[in-house]
Amino acid sequence: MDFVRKDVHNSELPVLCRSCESRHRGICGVLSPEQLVRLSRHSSRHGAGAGQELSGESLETKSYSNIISGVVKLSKMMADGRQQIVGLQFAPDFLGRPLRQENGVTAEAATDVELCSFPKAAMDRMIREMPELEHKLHEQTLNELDEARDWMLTLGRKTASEKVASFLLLIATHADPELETDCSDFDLPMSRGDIGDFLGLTIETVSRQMTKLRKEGIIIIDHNRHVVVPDLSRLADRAAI
Amino acid sequence: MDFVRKDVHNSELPVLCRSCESRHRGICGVLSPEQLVRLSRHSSRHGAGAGQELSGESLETKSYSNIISGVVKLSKMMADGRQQIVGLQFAPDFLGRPLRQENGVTAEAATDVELCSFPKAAMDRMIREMPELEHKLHEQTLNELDEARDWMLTLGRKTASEKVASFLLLIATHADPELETDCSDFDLPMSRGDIGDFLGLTIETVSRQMTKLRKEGIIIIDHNRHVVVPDLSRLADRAAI
DNA sequence: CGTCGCATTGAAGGTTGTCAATGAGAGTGG
DNA sequence: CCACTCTCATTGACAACCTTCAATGCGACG
Repeated sequence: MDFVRKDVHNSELPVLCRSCESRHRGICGVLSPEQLVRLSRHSSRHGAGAGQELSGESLETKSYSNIISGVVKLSKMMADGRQQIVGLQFAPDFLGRPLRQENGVTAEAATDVELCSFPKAAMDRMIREMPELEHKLHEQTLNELDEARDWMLTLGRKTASEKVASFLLLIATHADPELETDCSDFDLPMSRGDIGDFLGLTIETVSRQMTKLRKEGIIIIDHNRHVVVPDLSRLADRAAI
Repeated sequence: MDFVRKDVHNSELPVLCRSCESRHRGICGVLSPEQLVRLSRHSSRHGAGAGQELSGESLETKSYSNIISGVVKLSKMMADGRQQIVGLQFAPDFLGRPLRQENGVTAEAATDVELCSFPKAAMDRMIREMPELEHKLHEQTLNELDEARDWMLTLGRKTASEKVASFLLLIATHADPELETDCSDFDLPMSRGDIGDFLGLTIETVSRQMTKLRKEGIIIIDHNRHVVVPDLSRLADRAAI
């Protein structure tokens, strides 16, 4: 998969990077063409199936990744098995944590994902050399913090019905980031069980609230995973935004 | 309050900084003595009473602060008045958010607090000049993210009883950071109402769970605010850590 | 002593969780 | 092609937990 042109001119981008979102909105945006070439020499694209664990023993201990496509869920688990999803990451988010070890969080592919991974050591070195890179990581961390705090309000103070509506709205806005229309249409990146773990609810409650929203005409559900929202503002009302 | 020796030698620390925790564990730890002197020329110590709002219109728009003593609560509010506390900050945390505007979070003094404030502009300039400063801020942001995610697990998956125990444990560990003994003894930094807003519970539920813990001998309560924990491990069991 | 703010306690009701049964869809093998 | 199974989602009945509403208690302060 290490498909980078070897004869690339310094001022040219590696082929893989040209159409990559991370180059625009992600971490790689702060790298110069030469740096990109240098990093891409060690980087490799690869996929991971839904459900596959991305941190822990397997991947992340030795490498970091950009998410090229798909959704990654970050979760925490209690000793007795209770679980809470504490974050969702979408392309072009950076996966992994330089400078600091993970705090009991497990990363798992929620959908099939495509990753672009680089060895930990090379990345760590670049971060130490380039303050802009740390700045970019800091920005992502601030985003994650804002999202976590928004979700704390949802977890602590919203009803089950509002929680489910908030979740659907979150996915809708991430599916079409620059959405202008007031309708939306997307696939849920995870099962009812995962949604429950994200919202602090049981599967059954999630299911009941989804059917309630469906019967009220706020959403249309196809094949369990596909959702159509004819009027996003009505959904936003239910989310108590 | 601007009590800094004017004739200070470059290699000496400003008097105010000498005994300040921020110099050791906080933001100021990455500053050289000269930089400390430069910053301290514009900084001022001042207090704020419990309940006073620290961001919004008053303070933080024009300045950042280090918390010298006391506890600051960060909260989010919904349109209908429901409220969730999304973070607690203790000395020597940095208050304010360079590089990024706050995301609908209000900072309020939970207890009486003592702050050391600097003008936004001077701080922003130093951050741009000193990557170590941004690194330090990044570290604090990572800490806050870890805390937020820990709390998401508490909010989403713990019972009322476990929530209250978790809260008491949180305060106990922050009261004596380097605690070796298995007992602890502290003042709660906030009212039952605030605790409820932190835990996603009502005042009444908080109160009932506190009395339950009291009747079981896990905590002793004096004057509503003072708590003694004879055996922290028993409390930790209740927190389901 | 009366009032005010905060905390506790009690009773009743609602929301959500638990347990159990059923349904829907995908893949498998006869 | 049609059972068969497996997984995931839905639905129902009931119980538990937490909230709501209301009353009482307690300490501080005038």
